[in-house]
Amino acid sequence: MELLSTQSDDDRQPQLTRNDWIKAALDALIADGVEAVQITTLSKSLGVTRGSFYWHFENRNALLTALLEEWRAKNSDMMAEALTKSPTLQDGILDLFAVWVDHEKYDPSLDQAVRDWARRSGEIRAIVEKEDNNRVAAIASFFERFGYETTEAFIRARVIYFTQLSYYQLNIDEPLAKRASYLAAYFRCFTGQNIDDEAATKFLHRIASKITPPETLPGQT
Amino acid sequence: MELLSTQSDDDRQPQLTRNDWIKAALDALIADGVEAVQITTLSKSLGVTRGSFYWHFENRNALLTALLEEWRAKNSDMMAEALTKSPTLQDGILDLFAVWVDHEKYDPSLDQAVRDWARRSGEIRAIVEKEDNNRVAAIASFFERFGYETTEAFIRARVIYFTQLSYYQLNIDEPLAKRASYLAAYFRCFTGQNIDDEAATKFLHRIASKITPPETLPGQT
DNA sequence: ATGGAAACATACAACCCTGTATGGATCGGA
DNA sequence: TCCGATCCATACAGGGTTGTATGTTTCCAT
Repeated sequence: MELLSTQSDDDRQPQLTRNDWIKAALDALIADGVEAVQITTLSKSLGVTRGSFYWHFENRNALLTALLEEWRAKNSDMMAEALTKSPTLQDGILDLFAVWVDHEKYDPSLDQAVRDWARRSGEIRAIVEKEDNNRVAAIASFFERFGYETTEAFIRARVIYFTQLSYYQLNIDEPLAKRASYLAAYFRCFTGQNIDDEAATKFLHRIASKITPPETLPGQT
Repeated sequence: MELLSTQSDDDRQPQLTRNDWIKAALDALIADGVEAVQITTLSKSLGVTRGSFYWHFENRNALLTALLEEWRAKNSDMMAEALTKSPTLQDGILDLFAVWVDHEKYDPSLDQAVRDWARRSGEIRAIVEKEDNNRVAAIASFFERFGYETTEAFIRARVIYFTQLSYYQLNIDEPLAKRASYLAAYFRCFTGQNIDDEAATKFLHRIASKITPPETLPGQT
């Protein structure tokens, strides 16, 4: 199934597509949460009236389910894929870090918004929970592949994934230099082993180009 | 400053106090988030009209700031206190676990609700961020006290605290037996050391009485 | 060019939530 | 007893959001 294929951000296109609405809704979801996904607000930001929306969608719920589908298509199985083809433990962990840093393959803000949404909807919560279990299981089986005992692999997978989740939840954004100084400690804590110095510097150089600029957060009381 | 001192859940009391409103608002905040803290809803659940609310509070914002004050008075400095008086590393970590298990000293659902609230309010976010930094710093200085190097202590503090945050965020609730089987792995991952078997069983016996029953979550689309 | 569907505008009804203004009931103290 | 403060009910205004019903325009195909 196709993802968003917005032709351009040019406001000159007189006709809106269904995906234009979804794209605007995703922005609103990420920026201000589900309750900010309002037809009135979106129509204003798109420069049309609400009549347009009700031509493309049946109602607001149809838009929300479309948003969830976008999330599934975008943020699923990314980590599992990165882990299966890594030859060594060190490479796998670093590949995992790379996925979390490269926000083109994995969108943490969308992930966070959906997880936030899940706290208010039982259906969404069940879906997210399943996805989380899959991710942890993928990391756990990776650890097992390199000799870690079953429960130890599972716990280490949890710790590394949970830490990353909170990292996003608290919206921590540190400069690369600081992250670099933390790398060895993170690696030791997560794996129980020491990282190779050469591999560490190589990794840092590899991700240096993919660091995202600090995003400004919304917020008003 | 006084906390909630609701005299009883007896619906027979004809007069409501300010704390009755705060208590109901806290329940709503924990169950369904900030936007569920509505004067209309609360007044219905309390069996009065909205006129009562506007006698006790100036407006909705006054109630929200009161909620934040409740959180600060309840969930602050709990972990730091537990850590400073622990003689050994092992005791300190286990004491920390105990605090997180004992939901009378530390209310994770309230903590989670406030942190959820913070994602939509800049002011709240700043306050929560400060509190989070304090907690991590407390754990980090604890690790330093037992010989861990500065950044390693900081990262281990982050990992242990972040893991716990996600644990609450994902609302994981496992039976005690399962938790018990994870304890050694958690401890090794967090500290890099092996836990003493005797201390582990003693700890499990100690917290067995303080396990909270699984809470049912709300949620409708 | 013209009929018709696609895409959007307009207008209206219904609901929900906040805030305010004001009236009514209850209770203790002088 | 009666007066005033406390506590709550009633009523209304205002703003915001979702749907729906119905025009109006644009554009393509025949």
